[in-house]
Amino acid sequence: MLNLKFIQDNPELVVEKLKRKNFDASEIVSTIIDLYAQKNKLQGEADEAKAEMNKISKEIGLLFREGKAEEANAAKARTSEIKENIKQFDTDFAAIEEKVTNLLILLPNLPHDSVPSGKGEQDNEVVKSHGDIPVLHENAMPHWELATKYNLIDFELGVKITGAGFPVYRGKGAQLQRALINFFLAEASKAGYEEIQPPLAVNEASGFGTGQLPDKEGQMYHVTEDNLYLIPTAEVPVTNIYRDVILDAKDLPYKNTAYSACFRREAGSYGKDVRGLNRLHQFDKVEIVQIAHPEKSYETLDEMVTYVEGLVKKLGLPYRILRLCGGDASFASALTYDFEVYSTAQEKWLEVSSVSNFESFQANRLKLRFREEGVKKPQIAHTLNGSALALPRIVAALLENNQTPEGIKIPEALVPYTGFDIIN
RNA sequence: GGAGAGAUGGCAGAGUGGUCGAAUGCGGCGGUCUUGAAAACCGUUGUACCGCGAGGUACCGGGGGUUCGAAUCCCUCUCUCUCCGCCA
Repeated sequence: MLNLKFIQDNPELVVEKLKRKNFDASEIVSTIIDLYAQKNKLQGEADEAKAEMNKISKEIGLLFREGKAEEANAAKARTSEIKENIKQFDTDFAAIEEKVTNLLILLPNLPHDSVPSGKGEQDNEVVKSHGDIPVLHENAMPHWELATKYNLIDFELGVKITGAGFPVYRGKGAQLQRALINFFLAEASKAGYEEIQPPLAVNEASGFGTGQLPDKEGQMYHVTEDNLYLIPTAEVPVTNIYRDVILDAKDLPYKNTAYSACFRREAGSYGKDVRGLNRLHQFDKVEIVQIAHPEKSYETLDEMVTYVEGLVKKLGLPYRILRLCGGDASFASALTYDFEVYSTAQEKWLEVSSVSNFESFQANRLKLRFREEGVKKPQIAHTLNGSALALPRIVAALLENNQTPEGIKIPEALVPYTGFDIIN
């Protein structure tokens, strides 16, 4: 959510910047500014009326105490009109505020200056490519066939137990999952991230805080009986640790990591790119989250990108880093880098990580603030997060790229965690 | 699932209709004293919105109501805790 005052002070800038996200904000912005003016006027009038009311009430109290009941009753008579006015002001005020909020949540975050303009995937900027695409042997298979061949993942069994998109990992497949999770968490701890084990369901306030609600409600599994939502990413519970808090500037940045299962309904995405592990309803992911000082958040973003790059490198996968264009960047992000690894048997790039700086967009909703030493007024902090990493597509790429006639080779960095170096 | 209790400032905890944005203690910050520190003592210490400012307004879990006036009374919702039951 953008800051109301910021919009009022910089309406042209907001409209201009959002063009790069292919969003025409001109109407919303001018309506917001208009409503804001009305709101302020109303508040002024309401406050005045309330001040008057408070004053009279106090006087009545004093008069009664002094035993001047007649004067007190006379004063009472004066209050009814003011009371009516206050009621009206409050009703109008609430209505305008609701309108403003409803408009505010429609506005995407402003893109960072480095975000390229563009409509979609094809316009993303490749900022780095690394690693050679392996040449596979004859009869190389896509990962879903490998998974069956080596009895690593049973998709049909998942369908039986739950439904499509809920695979069952077994044997070395399950062990590989566990090894990747442990590897990612261990690396994150080494890099100074405090490990968190968060709840996998969140309440409405948390869903709103990170922006899943109300706009993306349909993407989450909703436990209606208790009004809880299964988390689509650990970002939600972990970032909400910092909802409604005021931190000390000297403690920034806060660095957290968390493994969690992630649940996504993926409504409407059936048909394309959903084979095997490419798109699931439940998957595992290790997330990294940072709460940063606004002046340092882009340094932090670079640090996080470098960190994720290190992980992909250690796994020996060919990868590229994209700076997402305005059209492909998410609603809430100011700047996003995507990591893609190459899936050799499918002959395509798979997104395995998305690292974003949300600047104050989430923090504004979360009321996540910090206080500078000696400064009374708290400021809004910046939030960042990234996948480090999401498992399914990493597993897909590992299986496909590392397949040999003898079996699937486990990357060296992972062997201490798997306890085996080949799947055969 | 059954029964009961409760929700107040960073924390603990008073406050049951009017000088209450809220006592007191702890914690934090500043100061006195000290070579320095501790102790002691003094002062200070919530957030948001509006206003150039003086200042004003709102907030005592959320929402609604009674009243000239609500932290305090009433209704309602949510959450937490305790005991019992069930249970990893």
